[in-house]
Amino acid sequence: MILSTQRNQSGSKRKENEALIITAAEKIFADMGYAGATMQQIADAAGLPKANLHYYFPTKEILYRNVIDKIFNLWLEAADIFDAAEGPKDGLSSYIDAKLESSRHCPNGSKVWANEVIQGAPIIQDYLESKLTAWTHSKAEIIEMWIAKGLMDPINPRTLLYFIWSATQHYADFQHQIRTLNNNSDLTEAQWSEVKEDIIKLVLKGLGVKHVSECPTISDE
Amino acid sequence: MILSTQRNQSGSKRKENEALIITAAEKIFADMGYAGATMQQIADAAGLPKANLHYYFPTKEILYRNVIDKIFNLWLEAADIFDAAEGPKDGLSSYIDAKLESSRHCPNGSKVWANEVIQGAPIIQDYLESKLTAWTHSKAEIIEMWIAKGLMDPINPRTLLYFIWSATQHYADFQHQIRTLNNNSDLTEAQWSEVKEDIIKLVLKGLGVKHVSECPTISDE
DNA sequence: AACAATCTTGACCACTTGGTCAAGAAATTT
DNA sequence: AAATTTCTTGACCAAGTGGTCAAGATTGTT
Repeated sequence: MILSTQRNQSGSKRKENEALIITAAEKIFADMGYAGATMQQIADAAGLPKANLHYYFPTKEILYRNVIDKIFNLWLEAADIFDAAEGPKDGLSSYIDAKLESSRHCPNGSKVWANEVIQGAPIIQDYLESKLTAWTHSKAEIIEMWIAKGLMDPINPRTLLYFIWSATQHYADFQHQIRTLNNNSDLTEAQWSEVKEDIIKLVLKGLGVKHVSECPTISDE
Repeated sequence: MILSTQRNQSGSKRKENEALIITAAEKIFADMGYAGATMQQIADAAGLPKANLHYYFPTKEILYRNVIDKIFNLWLEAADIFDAAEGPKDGLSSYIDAKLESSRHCPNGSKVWANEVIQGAPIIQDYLESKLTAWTHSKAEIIEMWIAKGLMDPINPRTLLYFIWSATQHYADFQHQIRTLNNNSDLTEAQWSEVKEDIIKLVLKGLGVKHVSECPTISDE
């Protein structure tokens, strides 16, 4: 029975359900905060009985950490562009682009992270001290190199990183406020493009990096 | 008895205790989120028995709304500078300055606001739709006027406002993360100044506004 | 001093919550 | 098909929560 109806060939039922639960939990945690979220709500969102959640994730905190884990790894990936870049023009605009896309398509993750950090990272402090610190250091070095090469104005690299994080994550974390101020409608495709362009333009010009293609640059210049 | 020992002349005991409770609540709500905060914790932080809290604020939600009220009014004040300004150079840098100061000296308020908005503003939606919308409109008009006068590059005014909000509030909301990445120490006086200068410089230059005094400008130029 | 208004507080309650458990249903292996 | 492992689920519980209440203390007023 080589090609028989051996469905579920991919992952065990365990992995499937874990992913289902994590996705549901991400949304509920984002909407309610850690304390405000109840296992019952998450169970309902996942379409499973509550006791079943505890079968896969023994405690609420363990489930929460799994949600954070997923988010953080996503961010790490998004930042690879940074290392591969030739210079600040390329690197910064790609990074802003990637971060904004992640704010747009995965706002819940950003919200959970924000909620947690605002409250002093009671549960994921180890993340900050190990992974995030190391990551930040490595990016700061790249920025310093760019500055040393005269490719951009001097600036404290961490200030620049915070700047980019805040500007981009704001569109996920404050999604609701932005929507309200936008006549209660989500940003359109065109608005997202405009935002992205404006932010990139502002950062590159503000840092004295070479020109962005403000107009699509028909020929060379 | 005109100048007698009529102490408490200022406010009734009510006002004093209400202020005490609100300050305590602000901290607890910031640290724990709305759902995570308990009336008992707030009572302890205020040094009062729990039943006493309910005497002044009948419900948790009413107390919470009072906290939000205080924060929002503070922000409104900080923005008066904006209107009084002659142009973007003056107006934007003063506004960034004021917002950063408020992030530095009153981070809890910002955190409570952020927490609430992230969760979709379940309790203060009316604030967003009335006060904040009106406020944003009025500021956007000023920015558009500046652009029309050629004092700065064109940009969507709301994008600019979000930019400033996010950059400045980040230092309150993500205080803990920033501290962790700063060798577990709060930013020093000098670091705060550096941050402020860097942000203002970046924004003004990025918007094509006239020069900031990068060096203290010994004489005219 | 008597009265009224405001404030204080321990004890209490109805309700929700994270988590447990044991009995059984499915799926897998032998 | 029997045995075994994995998964499902309703019922249950101890702990903690927002909020109540009534009795008393304090303060202000006549």
